[in-house]
Amino acid sequence: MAQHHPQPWYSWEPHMSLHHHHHYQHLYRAEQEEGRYEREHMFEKPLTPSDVGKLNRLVIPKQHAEKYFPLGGDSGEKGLLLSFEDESGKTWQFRYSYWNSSQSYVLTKGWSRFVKEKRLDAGDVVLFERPRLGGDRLYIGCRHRGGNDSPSPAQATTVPAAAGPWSPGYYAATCSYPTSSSCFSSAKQDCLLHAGDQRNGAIQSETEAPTTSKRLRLFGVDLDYQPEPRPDPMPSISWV
Amino acid sequence: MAQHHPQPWYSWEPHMSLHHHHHYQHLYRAEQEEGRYEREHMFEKPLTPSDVGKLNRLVIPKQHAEKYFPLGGDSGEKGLLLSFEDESGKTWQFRYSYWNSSQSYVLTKGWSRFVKEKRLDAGDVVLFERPRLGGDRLYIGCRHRGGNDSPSPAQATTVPAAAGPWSPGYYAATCSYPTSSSCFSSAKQDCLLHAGDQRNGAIQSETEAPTTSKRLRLFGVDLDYQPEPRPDPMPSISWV
DNA sequence: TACGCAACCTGGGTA
DNA sequence: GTACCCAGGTTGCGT
Repeated sequence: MAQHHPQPWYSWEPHMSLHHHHHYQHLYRAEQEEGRYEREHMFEKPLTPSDVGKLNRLVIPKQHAEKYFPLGGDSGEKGLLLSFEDESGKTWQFRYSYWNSSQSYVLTKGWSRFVKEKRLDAGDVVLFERPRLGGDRLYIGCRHRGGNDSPSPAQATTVPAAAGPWSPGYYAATCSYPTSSSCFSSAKQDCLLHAGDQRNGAIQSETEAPTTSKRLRLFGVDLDYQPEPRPDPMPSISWV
Repeated sequence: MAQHHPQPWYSWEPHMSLHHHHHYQHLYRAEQEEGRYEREHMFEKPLTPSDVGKLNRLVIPKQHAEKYFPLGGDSGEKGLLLSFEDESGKTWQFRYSYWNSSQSYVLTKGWSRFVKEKRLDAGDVVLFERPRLGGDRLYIGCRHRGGNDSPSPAQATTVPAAAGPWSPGYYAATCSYPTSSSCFSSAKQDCLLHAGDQRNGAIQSETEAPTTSKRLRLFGVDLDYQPEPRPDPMPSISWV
């Protein structure tokens, strides 16, 4: 289950060096107190242009979707409503469903509002977490590419390309985790999310990652890519 | 109730000047005989590109829908089947329902066939009438923009823009009523249409037009716009 | 397979 | 600012 980094190296552990300078510091403190490190990283996804564009949907890579958000029985029909909370304590509800046409899992309703409020751009990263010891709360966060966190009113340091060149190299650069950014917090999931009872056989076989995958697929947007030995949270490694 | 033009100026009263030259004349005659001027204009809508496009649905502006086609109780669930008849005596059935998602009233099933057969284009106008003295017959008609009526096999005088620039100005121009066109007749409504028992309170207040409305709203697409004193049917006024 | 159709969603405009 | 329309989209089912 664990993304084979039980203690995710990019980390939500508060790095003072990252957070002491902005107003979210107290939030991270509070989180430490009330349940320290109880969150487990599920997965994250570097956002594609489509994810932040007019399609108003986030494609969730199949292996993650089936592992963490299995759609069972009746929920397979209409999908479910998933609730997450972000760093500010705000609750975000997304409709989560499977699209037969594209054979993919997506977050639809609600997603565009998240993109807008967080000022997400292609290359930014969304993260999903849950309580380490079970429980049904879900957490969502994001990291702006370039790591130059600024949840300020001004345009969130969107990096050079506002009219973004979504070139291969650009995307790859994007997938480095240079500096963490802002968004994250604790959440409450108020809707069902049965872990068992999958929709079809294919899921079962996906439930445990078959390979010690290094998946890449660059433009096919997969980017699982666990760079094997990552001794310590030293997030400013970038690879091209 | 009356759109405050009991005798609609654009008129279904047979104007020989408009109709004497084509083969629908006898129909208009017949209508005169069997119940002269007994039809009451309900409303009309200039068609948007979506109304005639692949979406296969006609959005009925809310105030008209709730006034003339209230969806009550059980009919609110699945909508109703409305039957209209056109100028040729042909009966058209449409599924009429309310879409929660967009909070709008729509004609769905059957609509695309009407569009196709009448060769409707964006900018053309559909009209809805009913018997003036009550009764449950409904009538549907249309007017081609440019007024150059031609229910001929050839492309119905679609005016300049076939690959239509649906620009504001274009749309506005469209809403002038230059010359009436072809389609209209008497119909039989074979399905329930309870005039009472509205879906919500808002309807009641709409029942009588509050203002001596000259509604315009140009791009908001309303165009109720009865140009007050219209002494005689002189339909070739166009305003931009 | 392709299309009609039911239901859903969102942005932009408006009031 | 906020709430509401509605034009223009989407998915997915059925035929």
